[in-house]
Amino acid sequence: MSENKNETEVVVKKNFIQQIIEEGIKEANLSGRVHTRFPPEPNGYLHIGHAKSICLNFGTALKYGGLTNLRFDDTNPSKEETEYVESIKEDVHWLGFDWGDREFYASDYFDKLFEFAVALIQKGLAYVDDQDAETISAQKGTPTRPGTESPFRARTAEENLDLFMRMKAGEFDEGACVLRAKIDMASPNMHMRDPIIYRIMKTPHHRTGDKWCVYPMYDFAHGQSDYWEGITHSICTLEFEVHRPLYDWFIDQLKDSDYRPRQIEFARLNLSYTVMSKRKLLELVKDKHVNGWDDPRMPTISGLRRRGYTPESIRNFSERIGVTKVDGMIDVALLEHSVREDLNKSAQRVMGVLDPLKVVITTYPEGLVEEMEAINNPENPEAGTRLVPFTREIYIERDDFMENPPKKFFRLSPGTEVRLRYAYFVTCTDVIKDEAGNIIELHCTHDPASKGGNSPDGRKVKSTIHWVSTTENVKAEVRLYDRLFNDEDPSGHKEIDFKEFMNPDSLQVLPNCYVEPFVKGAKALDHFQFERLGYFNIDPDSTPDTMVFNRTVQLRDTWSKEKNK
RNA sequence: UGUCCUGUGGUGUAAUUGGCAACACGUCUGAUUCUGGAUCAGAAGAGUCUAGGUUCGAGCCCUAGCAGGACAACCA
Repeated sequence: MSENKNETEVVVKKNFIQQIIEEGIKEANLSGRVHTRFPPEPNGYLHIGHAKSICLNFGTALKYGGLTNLRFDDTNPSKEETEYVESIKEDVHWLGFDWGDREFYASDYFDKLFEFAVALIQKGLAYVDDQDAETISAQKGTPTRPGTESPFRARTAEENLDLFMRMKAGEFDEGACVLRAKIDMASPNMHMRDPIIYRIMKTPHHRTGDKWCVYPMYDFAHGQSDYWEGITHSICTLEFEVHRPLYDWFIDQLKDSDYRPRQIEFARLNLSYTVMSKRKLLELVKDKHVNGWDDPRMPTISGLRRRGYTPESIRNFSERIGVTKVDGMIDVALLEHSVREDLNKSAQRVMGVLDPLKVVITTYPEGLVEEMEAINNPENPEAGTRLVPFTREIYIERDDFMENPPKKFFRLSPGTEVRLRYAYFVTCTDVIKDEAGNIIELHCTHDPASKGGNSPDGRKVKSTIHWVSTTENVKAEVRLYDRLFNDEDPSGHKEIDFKEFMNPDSLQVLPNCYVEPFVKGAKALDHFQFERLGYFNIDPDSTPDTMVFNRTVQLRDTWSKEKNK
């Protein structure tokens, strides 16, 4: 975990999972032990929803002095790849959590799982069904109508065992038959109607190669894996609620002591203005609506990292949103608040001009370069100061000037005096335009006595604006991001595809920006605050010749609200 | 004509397990400020899905409803 002494303590009351744990400790059912697991399927990149689960599993264990395993739920070789395993490990570590040497795979248990299936067959609790998928599905009935039993349900243990061995030996084609648990076709819970537990797949597995051609289903692997790893609290999302009786049923068949893992469900994270399903995220990537899984607009952990989010901000966010069983929608504003809060304390301040307008200080000597002392981080005096070069010609932000300002605009306009941050008071004397009437340059005078930013006569100015020297600077490309979708809940419209709600202006590239020289040599992912504009970090696309910055998030901006009144 | 889960300010969570609903984000004032940021002070905003009941007292307990969600992959 971060040792940052600025670390924010987010105070949150006990959630329902912690209450369950504490009751368990009181009753000593689990001898006070807490052991959780984070069980991703390696079939895609992790997103902010997984971050919630990671923080929950690792965070809960940490709180109660327990352990957390990382377990890859790799029971479906047709979807899973090693590439995803690596990215998942990187993301969990980046978030600040460590699973020690407890890196497991459901595929570690293929032998034991197979043995267990054999044991069920011998107990008469599993059978091989030769029917095709459609038939089996039809016999399942509906949620409101009971299913009917398979004609193969009554096969003898000997016959089932023989068939299952031959399935394993590869004698049958994919789909020819499956192994089913024999439970209750009339159960009101669909998952108890003789669920399929093994299917034939002649696809090589990313870890076990072609050793197997039969693979266990999720329901037949998850609880058993929990059991073998000694998991006490198996935390998963709400949609598995109806699986719990089956989870418990398998463990009942398996357990030989008082110990049993307990499945606890919580509501998955829904964030406003984004989509969270792997399928939809994959679609965005494949159809090139974004530039890859780590596009800074993506809600993936790799995307957020590239965007400039910090691990601590995500952990705090996760703490703040809490954990319940209520399906809701969290406002992205809360996520944004979490980064601002963290970056405000830690980010190096710097001046950068995104939309440059040239200003000539007509009263300032040509060729002179003065070094102005600037504060690196007002929230942290220990960060010290730096020198920013000031010259006769500078750039300011185009929208920091208005020729005909409204009443509440107190930046630069003809005749008004403003402060150039850490430099001088200046007054605009001339507005230079091209033939089309566009403002191309401003002329200002300066008050030499105000050097450093204060006038000895105590005179006040309404506003302070940022600037960058036209000669002493670093040229940069800046990428501005906006929400990917214009709709609060793009997936929430039954008849309309989520892509219909994409924001066409979610990416804006500004190729001609200027930043003060201080940023020279900064590394990819380094964070800065561009004063008055927002938090930015260095994109990995950055080269020593062209620096590329991503805007993580804007500063809070009461002026823009004022404007829209 | 099913099973399971869930209903608290705009949003998210809390309420010492029955004691006049708290916190965060957001919103709005004001102070302060060399970032229209941050900080500080304050305000508005729910009477807890509905209707009954128990109780001196109910967001918490009981009954009956209503609303939303999950479940019918050889996905996880």
